[in-house]
Amino acid sequence: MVPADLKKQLATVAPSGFVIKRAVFQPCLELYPMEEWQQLMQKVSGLNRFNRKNNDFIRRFTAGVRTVEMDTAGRLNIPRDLMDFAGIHKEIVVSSAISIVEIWDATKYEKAIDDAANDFADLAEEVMGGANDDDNGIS
Amino acid sequence: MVPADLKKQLATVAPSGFVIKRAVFQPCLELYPMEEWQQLMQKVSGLNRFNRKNNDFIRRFTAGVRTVEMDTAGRLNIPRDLMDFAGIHKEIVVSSAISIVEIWDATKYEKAIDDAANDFADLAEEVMGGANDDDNGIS
DNA sequence: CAACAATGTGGTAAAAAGTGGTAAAAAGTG
DNA sequence: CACTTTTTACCACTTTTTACCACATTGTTG
Repeated sequence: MVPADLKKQLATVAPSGFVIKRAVFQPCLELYPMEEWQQLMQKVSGLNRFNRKNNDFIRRFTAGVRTVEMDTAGRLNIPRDLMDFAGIHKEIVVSSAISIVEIWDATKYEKAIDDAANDFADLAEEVMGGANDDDNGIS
Repeated sequence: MVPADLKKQLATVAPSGFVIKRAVFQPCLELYPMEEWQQLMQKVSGLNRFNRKNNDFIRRFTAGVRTVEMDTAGRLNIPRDLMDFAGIHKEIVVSSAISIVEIWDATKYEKAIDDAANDFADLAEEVMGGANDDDNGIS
């Protein structure tokens, strides 16, 4: 069941459905609005599959891809195997990042946040440092 | 038995049948919709067979090629020798990438994914690198 | 060739998962 | 506090998946 305020944010993109998949670096799920996903796939589809690296990349990146839709009551049905992958038991955390939504098991999320807090300073500097140069901040 | 989701996606191309074959880089199988396959063959047939490398490539690439069809119940019969090649025992993973479908033994798939995860960062940069130049892809 | 084994083909019934909905509890709001 | 919105917890029903079974076909072997 999608929280009410997120539901509002997604209202425009919801009708075309979503793609849900395993995240690459974390044990959580990523929800892409269909359009967002198709743009990504556009790029990926240009890759030459006879190049091994491309092949591996595509497989890794598209691991566990499923399409899902919100039902009339604003619920998303997350396939069981993805639930397992993300280790989701009862409580979940939904975290909206830029144009995609991350879905975590609550305890795993807390842990990930904790871990990240330690080197957040470094991270921030690395990621955002030099953002003043031009105009590419958070979009 | 083809998952319902995928079956829907393949509905248009299913009637013409498929080609299933050994993958080149990995111990898995690749399922090509017939049309897709014929386009590929078109390209391959353009190669000069008197060039030894081409010849070797063609032999290797077309190794274990079979045509298969979905039966009325939406099942695909995968020849035994290909099952053996892919080391398929019980659980399988079906991974749809662009225009072809990969078929894996479940445990082998997880391993391949894990391995790829290690150098995914490099992989992503190499494969998708430069995507930021234009309309910034993953933000 | 006959008999047997392995495989391909088609089907069915029960279990599991997905879908759609409702009513009551909980939370938010003026 | 009274009222609205959101969330939870169910229930009923449909679709999908699994696990079989029975038979046809092909290939092997004595």
